[in-house]
Amino acid sequence: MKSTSALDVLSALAHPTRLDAFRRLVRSEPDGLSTGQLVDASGLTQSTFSSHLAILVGAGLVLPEKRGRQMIQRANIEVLRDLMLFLAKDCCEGRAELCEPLVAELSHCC
Amino acid sequence: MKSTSALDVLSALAHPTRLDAFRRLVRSEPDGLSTGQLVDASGLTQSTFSSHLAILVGAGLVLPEKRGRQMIQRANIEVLRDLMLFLAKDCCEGRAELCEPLVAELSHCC
DNA sequence: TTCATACATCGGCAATTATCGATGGATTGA
DNA sequence: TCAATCCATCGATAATTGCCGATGTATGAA
Repeated sequence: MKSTSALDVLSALAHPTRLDAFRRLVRSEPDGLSTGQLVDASGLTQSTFSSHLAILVGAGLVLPEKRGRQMIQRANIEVLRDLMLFLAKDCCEGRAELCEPLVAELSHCC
Repeated sequence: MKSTSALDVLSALAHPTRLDAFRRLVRSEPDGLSTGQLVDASGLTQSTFSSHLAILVGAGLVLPEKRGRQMIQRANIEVLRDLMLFLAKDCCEGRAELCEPLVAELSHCC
């Protein structure tokens, strides 16, 4: 993952509405949620949320699928994984021992 | 890690200058770098970079230490780890199998 | 003490972002 | 066909962010 792409993903997640929507989508995998359901959960207007959603989609964090007249949104876990690898790599390349406790905690978190 | 704190960390990292500075500090662990060295590397003015640095410090990502008349900045890996755990938890709580490939890749990255 | 260095903070300005209501295109059902 | 639903896009406005130069504070050197 390139630094510019990581920045896009970080920026996309660095907003309460978008972080909340993304987490909601992760939890609703693999079914996803319609845009309307996400709008309702956000408490914002439809247009405002739509622009936030476009940012998540633009960063690759969310993959929309057409279903009838509504759009089903699904979280793209791979992009999240890429972001975490990008951040972890900084530790590893600098000093591997910095990364070990990180991986250790991640391993037993699941 | 609370959602608000995660947002602070994400916002702090979601800027090219700040992401670059943080990565630079991770790579220079455990010695750290002086503020002046970071300013030079950023290419920005001293005051502009100082405000960026304040955001990193505010998010807990950077820990400043006084040394004579200069400040030594050090990366705080724990906060990065907390952020990654926060993000990973979303996958785990929703569906553990989403998290497995993530941890697998992280494990052999170091 | 006096001057120079290292860094933080202040004030102002330009650019970006977040929000809304309104409009428009596509799809479904009557 | 016609009306309703779902969602994206447009245009405007208020708030936030990023940047700079100037000023302020603390430390170290002469």
